[in-house]
Amino acid sequence: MSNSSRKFKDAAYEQVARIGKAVSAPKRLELLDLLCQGPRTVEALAQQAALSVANASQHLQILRAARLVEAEKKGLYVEYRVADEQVCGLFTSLRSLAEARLTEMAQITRTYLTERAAMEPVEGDDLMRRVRAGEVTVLDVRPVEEYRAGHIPGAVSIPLAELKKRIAELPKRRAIVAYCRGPYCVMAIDAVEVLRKRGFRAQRMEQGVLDWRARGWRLEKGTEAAP
Amino acid sequence: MSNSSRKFKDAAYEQVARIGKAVSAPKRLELLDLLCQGPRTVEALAQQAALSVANASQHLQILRAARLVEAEKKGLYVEYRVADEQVCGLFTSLRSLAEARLTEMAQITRTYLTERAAMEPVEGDDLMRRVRAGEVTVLDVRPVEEYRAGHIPGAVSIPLAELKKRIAELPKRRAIVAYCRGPYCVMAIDAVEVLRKRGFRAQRMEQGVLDWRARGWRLEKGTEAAP
DNA sequence: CCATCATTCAATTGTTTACTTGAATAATGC
DNA sequence: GCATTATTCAAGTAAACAATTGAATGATGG
Repeated sequence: MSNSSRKFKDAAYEQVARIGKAVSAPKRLELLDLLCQGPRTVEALAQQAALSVANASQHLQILRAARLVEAEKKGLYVEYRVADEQVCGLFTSLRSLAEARLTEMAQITRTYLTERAAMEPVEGDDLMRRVRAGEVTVLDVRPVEEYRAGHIPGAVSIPLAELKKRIAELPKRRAIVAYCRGPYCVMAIDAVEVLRKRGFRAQRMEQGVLDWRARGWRLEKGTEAAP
Repeated sequence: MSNSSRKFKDAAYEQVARIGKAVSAPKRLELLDLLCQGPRTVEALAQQAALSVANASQHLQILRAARLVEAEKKGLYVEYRVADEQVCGLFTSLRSLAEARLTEMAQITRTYLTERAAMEPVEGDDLMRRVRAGEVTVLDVRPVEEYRAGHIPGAVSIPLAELKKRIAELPKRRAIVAYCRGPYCVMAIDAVEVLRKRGFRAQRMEQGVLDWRARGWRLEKGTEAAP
């Protein structure tokens, strides 16, 4: 092997490793996951990922140096967003690999979610198919801005915080499938709990918009459909 | 946010980060790239990635702890292989993100490959289409074992080391497209150089079997087609 | 059973990294 | 112009990491 091709390889893999390093810290992955749901300010990210603002800012700069996210100053705030849809693809790829291959992942779900939704049969693919076929009422319980940034076609938006107030907007008879940010977000679990107490037929879908898009399915943007 | 859902999230993202950490070192990425071409022993990997055997072994154990690769003892040797095709998908995703978003990547290619193939117009997609359409003779210059583990359908196998000896097996008139392990592997560049000196119409295709498969195209296995 | 060979282990080095704290910068409204 | 607020910077600490070296393990063939 020639000396110059060794140097080339070292330099090339080092660049690829810049991306790898950026996604090697749990907190940065959480930030990326959040950013894949839509743009956010530093403070919002810090709060939602349970980080100090300074620490969040530092992580965001590492993500930015790896060109995975972009920042834009908007008056007093700085808004961060993913730099490319491919970035969400990378995150999905990492998460799905962790879930497929790390047995600890299933263990964690069992440990922390036991008393709640963990006992549910996981219908995964089948549930997504029914959602896609329009056989159920789909409920997006994330904050409205995230709903607007992209949601499952036909989904109704009622943020978890407003669910009790607005519960009358939902159909009593039809089955309801609630989703939120993805498997590590528990908002949909809470929503299902609330709905069932009031006599609704509700179920949680673990998958979020990322998984939806990973299957090559279309998302809907902006428009806020009436329930 | 409840305390228990915070713990759940922390634990979940930490697992995802195990995968991220595994792909955060340049040398581990090089090892993964090699393993995506086919299984190998520790010594072969160490030699091909320019690592000490002990160091390579250590990196491989980190990859194995993240369940990205598997090891099997075969007599005196230990054979490593990727644990899942999805792992190659992750590597491709990282590499393509690095190439799309890190400007330094293009700079590196320019710097190290200047006098050689870098001046060539990069035809990328168009070239792959012609290869796929069977308009050219496709030449796989990797070692035979890698060819056997998976190659572009219809490709002829002549490892770089044997090219000069076996050059008569190739058609003089038809255009030849040579490929190897991927963009950071320079064997195909050498091959094209040799071929052109002997009057062949030859071109390098930067993409390897990983990129081929990333497009959802079929690979051929085992059979060694006659040129 | 002994020598050989591939691989792993263990201990050590110098670097890098995540997080904390407190101060600095920069845009906004009074 | 001055106080307020969001973000970044800078310095420090403890932990994690990559690479080196030399010894240990464990399978193979004489």
